[in-house]
Amino acid sequence: MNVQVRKPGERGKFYLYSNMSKKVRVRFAPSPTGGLHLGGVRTVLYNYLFAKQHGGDFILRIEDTDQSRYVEGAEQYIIDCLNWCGLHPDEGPHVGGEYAPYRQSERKDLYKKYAAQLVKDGYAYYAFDTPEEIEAMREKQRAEGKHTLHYDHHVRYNMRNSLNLMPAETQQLLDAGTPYVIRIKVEPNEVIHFEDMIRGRVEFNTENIDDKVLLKADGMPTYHLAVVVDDHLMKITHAFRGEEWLPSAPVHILLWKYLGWIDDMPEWAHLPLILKPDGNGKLSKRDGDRLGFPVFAMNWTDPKTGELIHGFKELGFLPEAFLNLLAVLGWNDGTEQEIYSLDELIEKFSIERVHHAGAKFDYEKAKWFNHEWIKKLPVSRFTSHVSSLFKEKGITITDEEKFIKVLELVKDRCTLLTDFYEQSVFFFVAPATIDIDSIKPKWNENKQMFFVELIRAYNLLQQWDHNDLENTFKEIAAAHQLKTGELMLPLRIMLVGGKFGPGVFDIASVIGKEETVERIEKTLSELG
RNA sequence: GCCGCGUUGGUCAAGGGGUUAAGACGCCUCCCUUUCACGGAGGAAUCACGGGUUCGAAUCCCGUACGUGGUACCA
Repeated sequence: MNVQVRKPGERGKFYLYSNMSKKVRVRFAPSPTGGLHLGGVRTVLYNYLFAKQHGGDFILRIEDTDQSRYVEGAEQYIIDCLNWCGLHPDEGPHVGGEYAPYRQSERKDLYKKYAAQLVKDGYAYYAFDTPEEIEAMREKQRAEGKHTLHYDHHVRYNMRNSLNLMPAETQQLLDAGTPYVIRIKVEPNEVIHFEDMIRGRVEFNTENIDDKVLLKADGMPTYHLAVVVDDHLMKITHAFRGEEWLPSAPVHILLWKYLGWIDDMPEWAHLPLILKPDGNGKLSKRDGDRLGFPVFAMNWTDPKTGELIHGFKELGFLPEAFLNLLAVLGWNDGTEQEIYSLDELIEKFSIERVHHAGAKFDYEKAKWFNHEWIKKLPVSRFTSHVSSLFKEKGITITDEEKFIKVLELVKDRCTLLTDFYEQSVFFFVAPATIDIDSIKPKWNENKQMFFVELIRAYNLLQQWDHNDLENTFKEIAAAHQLKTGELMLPLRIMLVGGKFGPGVFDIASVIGKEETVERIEKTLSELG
């Protein structure tokens, strides 16, 4: 199976060779049941990084085998999220590929064929038990004080399945169209082990594994069968998935063995979970509402209930930041670096350095990443996003040059893209309300005089730039024997409406002479 | 209950036998800025607990506790 070679002196790092001779192929295999959650995107990311790092392919496969949980629109939504993140699959239902179809519902017959093969080879069997019969079996186990309510080697010879029935009987039931499932036949007391790329050796005893259903009564495969068949057929070399799959890994390994494909089994990597910030359990969509932060990549509206769950995108996150924060939630390269571009991640990502333990999600830190990316990126990267934000509020940006200047001026104080609105509206529209109460208490005749004088001087200014504005302001202040400090706050409030915003003279220089004078006059009249 | 996986400050974490136990977020103090940010300087950990092994353990071993996942004809 896996050949590992540990380089001397590099403890904990191991290099996997067995599957490296083939072209690397990884897949993200979501089921279209709703919004794409943080943990899901991180799984995509790690898949993607690994594939691109090794010049491999990244495949999107839709696992829509549970018809009862299928949600209209969820597949397209997942594709949209991947697009927003810039994580483009090389193959998938939307782009096609050599191994199509990429929707499991369209591959139904394949699974049936392999399930039948397993039965034929004695690795699986038909089970005709009704839900009631199974419940009765479990009830009996409960009564006997057993805690494992498994359909396994302890009980399978007491159930209605092809293991106990005469072949002719089985055939008769089959011919009569009796509903059945196909279950894997797990031999007791064998130790199954494998090398997880993240955790190293993991062991299970088959004693604790039940005869999982492989093919459901509706003819659809369960995840267990489908994932093995498809990973094999699609030539997947490395399989990354959430840690919640670890307990079923032995079933999958058994299947790889029983189907005769064990030499081609992918390397496994079970990713740590992303947990609730306040403890107790893995992060779920409900936590977002409860704790006030997004858990989905993009807005998701449940088509049945109409309920909207917010996404990182709409709340003002940059995809660069979103990917960055997800990448380092459970991984780091051992240096102090925290800000990584996608290209840097492709270069530096290493699966052996992924943590073993789950990490609690910290929204404050998430916002910090966004802030860093806003500061880092040129404003041209998000001008269109911000201008549509303005449009939503009924403000149309016409002066593109001024707009860019403004964004440049305020970007350091914006954590989310949505912050740009309140940080810069006053450059385009005079403030609706002025925090006059913050001026009044210290207002006096002399200050009133100062501002009257200031207006006159500003009106006479030949040039309208930051320095002239500030110098003129200071000269007049000195003439009135006033400190500039006690004058700047009132001016700020006159111009922006409150105690916020960038440097006052920067603001004045951008909004222009006419507007500056007008705003001062307006407040002055209210004060006077 | 059973099985698996885990456990370094509030959170993310470096570190893998000898270190003053990095760094980041958040918090607090100060500087810069007469707004707020940005930027800068500081402050806060007996490495879950108990036993070993060792001259020496956050680092290795065992146990306990706690957390987390699975235990479906869901993925």
